[in-house]
Amino acid sequence: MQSSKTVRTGSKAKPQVPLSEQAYLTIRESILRGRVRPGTVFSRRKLAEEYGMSFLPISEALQRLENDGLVESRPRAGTRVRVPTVEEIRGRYVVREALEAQSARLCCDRATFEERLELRRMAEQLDTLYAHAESAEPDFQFVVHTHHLELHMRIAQYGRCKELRDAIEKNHVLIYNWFYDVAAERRSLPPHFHAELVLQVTGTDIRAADDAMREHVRYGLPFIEERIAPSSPGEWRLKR
Amino acid sequence: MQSSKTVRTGSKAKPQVPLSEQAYLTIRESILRGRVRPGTVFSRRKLAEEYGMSFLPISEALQRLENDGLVESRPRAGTRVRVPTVEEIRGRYVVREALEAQSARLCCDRATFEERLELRRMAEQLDTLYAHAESAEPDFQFVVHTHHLELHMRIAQYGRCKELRDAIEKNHVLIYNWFYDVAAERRSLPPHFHAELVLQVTGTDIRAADDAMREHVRYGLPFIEERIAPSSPGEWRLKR
DNA sequence: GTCCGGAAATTGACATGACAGAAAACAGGA
DNA sequence: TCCTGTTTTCTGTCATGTCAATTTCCGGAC
Repeated sequence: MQSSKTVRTGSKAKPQVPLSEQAYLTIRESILRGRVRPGTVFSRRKLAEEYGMSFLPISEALQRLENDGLVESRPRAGTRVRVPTVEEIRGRYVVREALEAQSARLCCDRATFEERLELRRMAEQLDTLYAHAESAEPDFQFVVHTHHLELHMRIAQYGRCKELRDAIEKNHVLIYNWFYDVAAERRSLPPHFHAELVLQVTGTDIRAADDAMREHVRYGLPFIEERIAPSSPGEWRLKR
Repeated sequence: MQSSKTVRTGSKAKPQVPLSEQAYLTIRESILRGRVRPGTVFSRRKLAEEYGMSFLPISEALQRLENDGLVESRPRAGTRVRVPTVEEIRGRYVVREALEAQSARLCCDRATFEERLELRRMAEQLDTLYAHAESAEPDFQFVVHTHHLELHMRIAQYGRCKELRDAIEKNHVLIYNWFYDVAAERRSLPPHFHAELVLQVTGTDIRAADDAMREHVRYGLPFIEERIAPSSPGEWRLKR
């Protein structure tokens, strides 16, 4: 059932992406897109059969996902999509606040004039997007969220520290995942919410940039908290 | 050196630590202790034979180490201990500054009275250790460094945020590793260096705690930088 | 009804071995 | 001596299959 993929030996161009990488990206995508809800149990053999590969690359992919914090597994009991506790989400936000505040400092210190202009433009565009986001269309929400993420990553990029940028991105993945789970509806934001943030980030006062980013990050937490609370701690129950 | 570990079937208590975990911890320890220098190439089969196991758990261990940033591997070319660039070390210090400054904030805000007393006691003890550290005995240096690490982790612990603590610890591993590589000799520190840090961290002004920790972290960077500069960028032999 | 204990099914951990790609050693021609 | 193409010897990737541990299922005792 798998032999049909035995590599194109005749072809010249072979990026030759490992099967485990394919599995990792695919599974990760399905989690991040919300196609599999937190608590869903993965069967490595089923996944292997489904993807047409042995369950060894599947295992490697799940292990990487576990390291990312997206799934959790117990030695011989199963692997499931991670369901976070409220405390953990708070913790992630604490880490995020630390990283993004640092990002704001660096950006405030190092960004070029053109980059600052672009950030302001992006912020304004994002604010107008939010202003028209009352129609809670899922696709539209996804677009808005993507823009939001991009603004933050752009700030990190203009800080010119790759390691910080990577750390922020990795941390975002988790928050993004959980956020998606409860983001069916969207709250409205104060007008010029991001514009004022960027105003500080592109300003001259590094501490003001730090403070503004901290406030910005903290603003979103209560919304997530109250929406995720009803979700039970999640016991280990395998469905049949 | 390996076969004696074929599981204690007779015993009742079975922590049953997986082989991959054993390999991970062992290899990681040997890297962190500096027994294998940066740039050393690992042979999975050799390691497997050496540890008396198949190279599958070895592969899993190396993959985890790669995720930790301690080793790097290329698809079918080999796995070696990571040799960092100066820029990367700077980047790690940027991340560390962000995390530890947040840790200082939380500790300043949340630590109990007794915990603050203990931190001050630890800091004074550490300062006296540094004061007598002119004898650059390796073991003694190791002890000093261990105490230093413990102080930082204690501050993180008293901040009462598990996720932040874990992030700091993970980030420390890398810096610690590289530090060890060049830590044959030790520079002297200003008197009461840590005591004054802790004084701010256990004080009443959160921003002062933040600033003090940032300064503290930044203090150590130049020393590492100039010591690691001569080390070549470490060519991995980028393919044609 | 609930509780409990053993059987069956399913899980992850691991061994073994085959295979293709990359690097290093090597041979030959300028 | 310096390329250049070949071969040998690594490397990591992956398939297949076994095993022990865990969970679930199910029937009997209360």
